[in-house]
Amino acid sequence: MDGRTGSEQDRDRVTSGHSQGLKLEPCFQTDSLLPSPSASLISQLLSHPMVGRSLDPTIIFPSSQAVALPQDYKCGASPGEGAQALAFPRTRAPAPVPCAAGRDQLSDQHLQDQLSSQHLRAKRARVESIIQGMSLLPTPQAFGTSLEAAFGHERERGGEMPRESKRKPRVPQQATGAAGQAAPMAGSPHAEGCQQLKEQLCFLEQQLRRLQEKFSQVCDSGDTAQTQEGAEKAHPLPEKPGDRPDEDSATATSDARKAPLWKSVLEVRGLEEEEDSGDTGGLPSAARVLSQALKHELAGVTSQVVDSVLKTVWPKAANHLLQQHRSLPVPGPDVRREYFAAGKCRKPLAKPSPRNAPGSLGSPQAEALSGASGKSLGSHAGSFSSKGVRKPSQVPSMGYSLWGSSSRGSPSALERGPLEPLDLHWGTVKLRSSVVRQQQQQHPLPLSPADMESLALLPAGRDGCGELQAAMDGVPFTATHMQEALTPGHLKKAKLMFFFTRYPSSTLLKTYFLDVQFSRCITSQLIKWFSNFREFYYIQVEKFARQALVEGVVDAGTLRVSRDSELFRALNMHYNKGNDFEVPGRFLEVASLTLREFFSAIRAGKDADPSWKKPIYKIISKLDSNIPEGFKAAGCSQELLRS
DNA sequence: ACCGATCCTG
DNA sequence: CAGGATCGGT
Repeated sequence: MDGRTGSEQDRDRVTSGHSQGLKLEPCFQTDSLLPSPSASLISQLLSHPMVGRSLDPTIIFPSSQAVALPQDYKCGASPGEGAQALAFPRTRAPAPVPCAAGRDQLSDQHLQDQLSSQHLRAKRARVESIIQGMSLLPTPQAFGTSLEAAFGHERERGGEMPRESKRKPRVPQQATGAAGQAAPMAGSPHAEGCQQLKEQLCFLEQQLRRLQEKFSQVCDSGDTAQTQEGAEKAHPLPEKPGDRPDEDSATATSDARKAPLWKSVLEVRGLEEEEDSGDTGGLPSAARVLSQALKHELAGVTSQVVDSVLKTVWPKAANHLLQQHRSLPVPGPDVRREYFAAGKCRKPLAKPSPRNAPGSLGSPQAEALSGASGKSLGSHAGSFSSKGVRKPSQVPSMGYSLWGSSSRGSPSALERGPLEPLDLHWGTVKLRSSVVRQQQQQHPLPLSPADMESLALLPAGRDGCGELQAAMDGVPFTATHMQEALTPGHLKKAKLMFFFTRYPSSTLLKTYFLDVQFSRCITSQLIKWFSNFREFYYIQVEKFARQALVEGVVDAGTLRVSRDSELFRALNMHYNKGNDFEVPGRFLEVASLTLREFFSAIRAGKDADPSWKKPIYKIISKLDSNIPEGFKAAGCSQELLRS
């Protein structure tokens, strides 16, 4: 491949890659975020036809009446969204498992026949069908997926945007739309939204109660029916509880035939002995447990909903609450809309950086150099806690320590290295500062890949409750925390990323700017940034190469960019103003090599050739290294601004 | 013709 | 750093 490899690949993916990149977006792997194995219960409830029917998406919409049809629902920005939202019913289940439906019919007949043995059977069938009705979950994350699909949730509302703006690459109107979208959120529809969500919850509760009633009715009249069930199940295959992938949805559905949901519920809760133990005790206790489980879960979900609504409606207040009530870290949405441009995508950059911490500018280089060598991991912890305190008014911050400097030889093992896991609650981390910087030297931060991952997982302004957040996304005028424009924070982040990659593909950029609504404009702006970065970079290197030549350097091999070299100073000043980032050693290597290449080329007189730099570009373009996952972390763009 | 990267300019 | 022109590749 030539030097344009990156762009070549990119070109292939630009069209499809948009969604693809975002598909990787971890935020919606809700299952991992759900606290307990019983989490599926509510999902099952919601999937139940009865419940589902009353769960109209329009309830949440701040239109008018709760159960009103979405006709008066006006989608502020994207009609497609609205259309999808209306598509909600399509996910409604076409009735549970076939056999369950069959049984249901059968049971009705038999109930009327009043034949005792069949009677019992029938009741059992009913119980099963009820529960199975609740259970019909195609996927483990039924709740999330169904709701997501239901509300036409999609990450990129600009799905068609690139195409749209293709016509006018120059003066894209996205920003205008963005402003229009963001502005109205100041209104009161949120109160309404809250109210209606509340109503929805009440409704849910009612449905749940009805279900429980129905359930216990059936149970009461025929609790002995369980006998047979128990026997039946005991017989065929005395499978060990262990060797089966229990709550797995796949097995759950396929097993549904012989193992009704409540059994798996019991298993999950480790209560199956109770069921096996007695003929008489079986169902009632199952009912109790189920009931408790449902209640418990409902309570949990309720609070989650409240949290998420509150957070969306009232980010600041929610922040505090969330921090008080949960251990689950939720980054403050910190929705700064002031950067939304009225006309052009570059507007946001008009006003550079607000506050710069004066302190950190001290004597960066000296600092970076002297204190550099390896320090114990223990002191990391120390610095974490000491710096962990933040003013209440501050939103939670991402630590600068997120990214360790990768380097030394093994680019492949860059941030995959054996990092000591540190029991560190990221929400409390606010690392800026020389202390950390020094400790970072030579040592990637003690965050395990898992930690990184979880950091990256934390969505900007979206909490773990992806389903409901998804629902919220359907609400017009809701603050979606996707930035429709690049902010100074993004610029800073991009600059830091330059230390790792000089030639990022647009796909890569999309991967690392997850909080940005990518459009053609945004993409090209980012690309342009990196182009500018490169320009500056090469100019500087060339300058120093010539200087070295003038100074009589003979051996290109002796040229080396170190942290105290002037070249480094210039580059660092440009990309890492404030010096709050530890420049990866790898970058120094790349810079050194670039310098040598320029030096050699110039010395060889190649600079007579108008395109003499191209071979060098080609070489350098292959030296990109992986960017630490920490850069994907939500809120890091904003956070970088504070430094 | 289109696209991306670079060059040049402000 | 952005806009526009230009170059080179498909």
